[in-house]
Amino acid sequence: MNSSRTARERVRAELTREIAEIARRHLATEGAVGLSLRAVAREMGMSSSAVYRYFPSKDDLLTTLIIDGYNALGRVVEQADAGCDRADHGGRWRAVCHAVRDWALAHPHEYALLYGSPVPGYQAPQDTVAPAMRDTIVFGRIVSEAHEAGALTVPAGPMGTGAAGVAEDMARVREQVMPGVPDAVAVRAVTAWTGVFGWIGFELFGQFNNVIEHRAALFDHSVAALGALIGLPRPVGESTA
Amino acid sequence: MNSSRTARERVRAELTREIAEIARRHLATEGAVGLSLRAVAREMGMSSSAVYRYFPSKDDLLTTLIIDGYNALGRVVEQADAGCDRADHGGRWRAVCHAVRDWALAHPHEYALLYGSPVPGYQAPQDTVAPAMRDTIVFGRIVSEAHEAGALTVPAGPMGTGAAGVAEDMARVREQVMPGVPDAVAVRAVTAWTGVFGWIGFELFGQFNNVIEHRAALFDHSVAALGALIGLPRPVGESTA
DNA sequence: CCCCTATGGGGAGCGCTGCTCTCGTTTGTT
DNA sequence: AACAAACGAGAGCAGCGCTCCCCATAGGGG
Repeated sequence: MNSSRTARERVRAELTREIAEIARRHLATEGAVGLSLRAVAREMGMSSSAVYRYFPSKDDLLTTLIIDGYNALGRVVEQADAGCDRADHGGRWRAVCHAVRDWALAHPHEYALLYGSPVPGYQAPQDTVAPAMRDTIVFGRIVSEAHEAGALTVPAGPMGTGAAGVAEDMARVREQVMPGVPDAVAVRAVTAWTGVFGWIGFELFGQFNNVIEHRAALFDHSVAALGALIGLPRPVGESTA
Repeated sequence: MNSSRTARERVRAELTREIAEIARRHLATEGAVGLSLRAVAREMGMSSSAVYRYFPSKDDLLTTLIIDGYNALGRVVEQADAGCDRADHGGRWRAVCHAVRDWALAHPHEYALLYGSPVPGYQAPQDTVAPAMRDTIVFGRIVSEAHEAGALTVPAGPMGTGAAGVAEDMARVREQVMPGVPDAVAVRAVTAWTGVFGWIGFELFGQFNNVIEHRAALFDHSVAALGALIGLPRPVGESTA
């Protein structure tokens, strides 16, 4: 009977989900390397070896957590973008940046797992690349639509990409996340995007300690500056910050 | 006698240095969490417990490696800056950025130890903060001198720092690394600086994989764009990249 | 000069980890 | 009812950080 076979599979799916959930809780408190399969097993009330029926290795468990993390971050970024006026490209950029930062502050260990130093010995499988692009896709769409709408203040003069390799890379960027955008804008978009994550990394990993304390306010300014770098319109009534 | 007492202390210092050196080699191949005191002891030909006479814990060993790492990075950054014409502030900025990236690519695990996600449970002692500032000080001096020389194209209009907290933070930045620089420039300098590290982090930690392959060339463009964000002069004969 | 104490070694051991193997039980299928 | 696949538990292996204890020895004080 189908329902009985499903019953077995359903309890399996449920246990798999429960293990991942407990693991995610441990990850939030202990970090990726502190995550212990045995501790998860204890909390599940099962033997440590039994957990290996569900996740063949700690790396597989980490992969699940990574994918979930990318999806969670992607979702909040998508929602942040969706909550904005579609024509307000500058506002969407700011909303997306703040969504990333807020999520990172709320889930520091998970963020570190996604954007921090990779766990040694861990090789990210192909399943992670699609979720990993969710936030970037949102960002790319903003730039793309801003460009299409003519809302982008493209800096004067041609870009002079120089090496042909950059053009190749930008073609890939265009194809995957930022259709229709010229090279010069795409380069700056990549710069701005990495800049946001660099900023958040500095904040999260302690580089700002004892120097920059009013992070939210400074983040606003950095996001505005990086947005201006892409050519996105500034918030109304703001001077050149 | 003094020399005999010194003899004992000298062999101790030598052994301490040797342990740290082997540990740094292991760090380069295995990463920080993969670094094993027992493995270092084996390679030293001594028992694992004996190593604890020199480093009371793995964290202390890591602290040494972190300090050494900051100093090594700081040195190459200082040398890169020193190799430039002092008046060519844009060139100095580019040289410093490339020095950071080159060192990071040459010592990825060490870089991750400095600027990646912190090792869980590890609390950086106060001894690390001074070495950690060496590269930032070089960067700040460039901006400071460029501003002093009037070489900085400060963006039109006041800045509108808004929150007073940002002004506080910028005062601290000014005092520690960037004397004489106005808030608007300091904010952009922080943005650019974190942007460089964000870029390098993306490259090093795999975020660019399968998308951006011609990293050196794109890094040039990003550095130029971030330099322009601060107002540093562009390389002669380059268009607005 | 001789003793004696601090210093630096080695070995054993504790509790933890990821992971494997085996063995018995349960569950769903034919 | 028989059988195979799935599942759980326990023991065990090798590794880890770290501690404790014991011993040799080197250096300094009487």
